[in-house]
Amino acid sequence: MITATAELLQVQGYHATGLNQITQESNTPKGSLYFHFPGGKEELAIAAIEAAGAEESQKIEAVLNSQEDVGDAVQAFTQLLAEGMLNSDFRKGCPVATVAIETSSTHESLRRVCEQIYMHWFELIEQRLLMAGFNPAETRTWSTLILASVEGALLLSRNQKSVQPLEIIGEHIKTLINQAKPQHQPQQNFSQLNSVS
Amino acid sequence: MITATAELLQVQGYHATGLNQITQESNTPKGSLYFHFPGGKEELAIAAIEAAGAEESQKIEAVLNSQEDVGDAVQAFTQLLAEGMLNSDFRKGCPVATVAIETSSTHESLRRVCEQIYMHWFELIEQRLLMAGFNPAETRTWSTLILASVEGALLLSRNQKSVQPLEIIGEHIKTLINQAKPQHQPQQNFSQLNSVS
DNA sequence: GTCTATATGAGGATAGAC
DNA sequence: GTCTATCCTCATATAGAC
Repeated sequence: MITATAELLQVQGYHATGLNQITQESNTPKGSLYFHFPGGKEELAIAAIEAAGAEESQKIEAVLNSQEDVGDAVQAFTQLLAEGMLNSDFRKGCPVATVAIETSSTHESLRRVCEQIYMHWFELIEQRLLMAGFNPAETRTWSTLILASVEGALLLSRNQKSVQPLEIIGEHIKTLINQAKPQHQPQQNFSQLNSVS
Repeated sequence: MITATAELLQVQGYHATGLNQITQESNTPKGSLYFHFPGGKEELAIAAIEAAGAEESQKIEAVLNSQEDVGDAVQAFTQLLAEGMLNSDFRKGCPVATVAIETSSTHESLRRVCEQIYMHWFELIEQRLLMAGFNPAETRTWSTLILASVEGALLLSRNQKSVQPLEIIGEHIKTLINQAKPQHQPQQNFSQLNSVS
């Protein structure tokens, strides 16, 4: 039920997704929903977003550490997202963005959940940049630019039904970050990096 | 009524905004709504998004041309957006993003309207870059990065209730774009640029 | 052209049998 | 613990008086 909810939230958003649709899609009777989630729709949505966010975190961490070059890593990230868009016929962008933007001003609990997930992704990117030799002050600005442009490109790609925005920013950030990359003594080498849990 | 609808759509989104709320907020009786907009909610939403998008276009064009330096222009853009967020207590981000992300997969007509508005903003940024001396191939990648990161930063800033993401990407893009800027013979000078309608 | 009253359905939530 | 039947509210949309 949680995974069904997560998928519906990602594609349609919070308000467009009804409890009827969730129970129908997941073959779950409506009665037991309120046994497992006494808080109703909002509590179920929180659980679904948290699960989807955690799953996405694992993918992000894996893809960022799949490439030795930090620019390649960012591009691999955007390529992964582009594939996800194509595979879902542009129905699935960021698993939390739709709910985040819908509930930022109206549902404080959901807003906080989304905020925590974004913070975690932010930290994953920062760690990868630190390993590439950037200093802490630089990692902050670069990771913000990366996360913001990725989220924005997901929005634009979904709206345009084209992966062009994702591909363009992936290629461009790769170029920019490799120009800015410290060329001397990265703080950790790639083999250490890859052994992270 | 259109402006009231536009504001509600921006803050709450399409599905969270009811016709009752619109008529109440704008002191309009419900009956005449369907006289002016026979298509109902969807037609009204289209009109509202188009109006909000056009208004925002004017602001974007004005602010991009308010600074002689292209990096300053981008930063002035993000500062304007940051002020809008603060003035609305983080309720108003991009006037079309919420509807765009909600309807990309479900309401083709609204999706198209949002797409057209984004295309227009894209062109405004491209024109500004061309005037700064960038060649057409470069303008495409830079304008995509700028629009994507601005949209993403708006999403993150709204979700975090902090203008930090907007300020960071504004400052960072300013730096990056000035490093990449052609130093010789811009195609048009600033006085010409400012005379654009 | 403008408004009131209402139709019709779907929303989230719950009570209570099993 | 699980499911069915149902409540109440609110949604969009319309009919018809003025």
